[in-house]
Amino acid sequence: MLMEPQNNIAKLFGEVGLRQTKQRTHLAKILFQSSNRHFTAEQLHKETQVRGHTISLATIYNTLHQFRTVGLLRQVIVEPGKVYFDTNTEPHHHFYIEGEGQLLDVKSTEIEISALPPIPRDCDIHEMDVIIRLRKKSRLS
Amino acid sequence: MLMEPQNNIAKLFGEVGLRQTKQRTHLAKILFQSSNRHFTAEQLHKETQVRGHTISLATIYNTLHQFRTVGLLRQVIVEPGKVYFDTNTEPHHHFYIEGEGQLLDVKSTEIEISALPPIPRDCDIHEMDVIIRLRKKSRLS
DNA sequence: CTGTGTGCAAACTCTTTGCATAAGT
DNA sequence: ACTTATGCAAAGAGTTTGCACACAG
Repeated sequence: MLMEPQNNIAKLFGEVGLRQTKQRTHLAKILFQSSNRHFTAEQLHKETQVRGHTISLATIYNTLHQFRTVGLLRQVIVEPGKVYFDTNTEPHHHFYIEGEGQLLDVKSTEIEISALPPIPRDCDIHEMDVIIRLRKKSRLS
Repeated sequence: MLMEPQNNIAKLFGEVGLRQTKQRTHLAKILFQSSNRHFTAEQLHKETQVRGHTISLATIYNTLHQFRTVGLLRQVIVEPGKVYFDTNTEPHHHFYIEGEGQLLDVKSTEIEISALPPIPRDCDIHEMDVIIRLRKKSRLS
């Protein structure tokens, strides 16, 4: 999902049925004009400030959840007490670099899962997350 | 990891280098006398109360982290703002039933991962989590 | 005895909520 | 105009911490 001029954002909002407010537009510009991004609400909040916008953290949270609800964002849960969001909504997986708190995409074609366990009978698969936790090689070992 | 009488707990603590206190012993009995359990600190706290022990929530947290540090427990992160612990410390994966908050083990032999993406050069794999998120089939759809 | 563990309450972090104001259509 | 979004501050959940007291070795 990659968009450039503002009218694409208007279109985007139209498609998902969200009003085009100043704050949402700013966030959408930051998020969807470059490709896959991983970020926390806090990080995004700082970024808006750097860009000279004033959007409250509460609004950031609200907006991120709205975007998620309409399918523009996905949540990634890798650490207790911290939620990452991901602009890549296609099925895919992640490297997570512990210590750095950095997330990297892994295309779903790069991991081959050739067998799946039996699913409990009254359940459907909603989604599947693969998180490969990495550590920087220490110079000590 | 399955142990019955108390002296096994003494042995266990000896092996990992933890003092055998009343609270730790109670928790160890609850956790390690039956096989694989998934639980939150809160759930475990309630369980100790039901059994008539008084262990503060802070001590539960401290103890769980000590157990984790010495390799008796593993953390599973499936939901924002909630940490599950798992007494199964072998490599394995999980079903997570959304809405119920229930975790089920998936033996690592039941998922075959036949290809792995290239790992960033300065990193080692620390661990790999596969979480298959399930939903109860709704009677409506 | 000596050091480590415990319990409590308070602090902390991240996230959500309520309500008055502001802005979109 | 009418409705929905925003901002703020306060509340909330889950977890961690500091310190005095208690207990294990």
